[in-house]
Amino acid sequence: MTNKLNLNNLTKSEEDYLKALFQLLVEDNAAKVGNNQLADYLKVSPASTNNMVKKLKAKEYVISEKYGKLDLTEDGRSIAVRLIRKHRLWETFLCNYLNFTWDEVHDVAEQLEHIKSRKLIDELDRFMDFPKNDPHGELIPNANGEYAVLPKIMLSSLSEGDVCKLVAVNDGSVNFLKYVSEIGLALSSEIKVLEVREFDKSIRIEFNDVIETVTRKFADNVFVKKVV
Amino acid sequence: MTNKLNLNNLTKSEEDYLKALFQLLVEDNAAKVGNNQLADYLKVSPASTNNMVKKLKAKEYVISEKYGKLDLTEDGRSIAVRLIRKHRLWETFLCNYLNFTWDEVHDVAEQLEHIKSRKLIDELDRFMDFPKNDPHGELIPNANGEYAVLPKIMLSSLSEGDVCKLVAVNDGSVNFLKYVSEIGLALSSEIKVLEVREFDKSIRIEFNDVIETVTRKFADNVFVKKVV
DNA sequence: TAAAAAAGTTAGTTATGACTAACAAATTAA
DNA sequence: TTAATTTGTTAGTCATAACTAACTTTTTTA
Repeated sequence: MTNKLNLNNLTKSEEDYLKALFQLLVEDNAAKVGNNQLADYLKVSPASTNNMVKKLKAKEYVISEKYGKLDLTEDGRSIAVRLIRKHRLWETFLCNYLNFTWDEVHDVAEQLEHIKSRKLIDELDRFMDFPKNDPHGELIPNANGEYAVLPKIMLSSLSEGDVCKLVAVNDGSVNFLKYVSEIGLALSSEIKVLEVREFDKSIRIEFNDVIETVTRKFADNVFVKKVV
Repeated sequence: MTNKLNLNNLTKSEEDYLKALFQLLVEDNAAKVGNNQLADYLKVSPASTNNMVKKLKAKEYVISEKYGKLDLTEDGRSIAVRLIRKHRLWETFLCNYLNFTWDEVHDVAEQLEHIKSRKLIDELDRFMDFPKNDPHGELIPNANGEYAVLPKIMLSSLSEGDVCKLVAVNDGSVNFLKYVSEIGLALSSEIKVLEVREFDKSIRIEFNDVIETVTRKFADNVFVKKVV
């Protein structure tokens, strides 16, 4: 690891691109990530992405060949993990200490993750007694930048009779998060798959003595660990 | 107050200029503030300031006539007070919960004060049980934007025999703040002026059974309330 | 009050990071 | 295997916000 990392004189935009690329590569486990895919994810034009990728290649955070797929260097990966650590610690703080709900934390954490202060984030971590998971269930990288991906599968991949535990939810949509809490689902809820309807792939589930029918789209955003 | 305030779609730079102008006008109690003075304070060129003042006039946050002095509108003032509220609440949080020292908080608070979330700052205020003063002694504006200036005089303005209480310190210099805590001065310390030396205006003071000689420059940055 | 100094303004340049439009390369489908 | 589509690149534009250099107005002082 070079000492370039400690200077960390990156702009907010540069950080956003590195984090986005990391999430496509690692979180979504994509075999390859292209320029336009990254542009899509960040909701900017392919031209903007192309431009930024050039800059990040020059700074040795990104690797790619002309017309080829994108990848991160060790340094690039390290910066992305730190951003994810900051994001998840702030989300945890907002939920556990400042009365924020699941669906309110994301936008504010997007801002807070760009605050530059090593001491701030490590002290925040200590203050909360080194939490392992963020409010959506995702694992929080530690101060050494050790990153683990939560073992999880989509609720939609289960079959009738399966029993599972809710381990995480996709935090990409405010409406989805609101819906999850409204029907009473929470992290660690035990869910039983009663029926998978072939017609529209909707799923009938039971949890906390409640029976609900959810759509395929909903079940794609709920991550579980199989119990039975 | 217009509803323009609630949109608050100002850039970091625009906010910095408004806050700086407010501090020159109100905190330093300047009779008039000019373009170059504001440039000096923000450590940017007069041309940059001139440019930004034009923009802020167009947005109706600043008032001034060509070649004339600068002033803030009600809206401009309101935005500045909110920034000061945010800055001081974050400083308080960093010192009281995250083990930051006096001299470490300023730079991080400069970043945090630009985070845009009404809920974040009001919940932080509640979490700390609505503190009245920041770690440097300054008053924290409340959620309604009510701003009070701490009644304070410079230690350097006192005479031999005067007794006073430390109410605030100027937070502009890290070295100054380090020095203050090193010699053992803290908020509410009772200070007795033993001698004012005509030659170099240095002052001999006594506090907590310690006797120290401090320079005029030092005493200009220490704010007190007279007791005797 | 005229000259000097200080304060304020304007014009033109630079860097960042968006954008569109046009074009080139790679992939997919007919 | 050619044609169509998707993907990636380049060139040129725009806004923000900094800068220097040159110039104008105002204020100070000799």
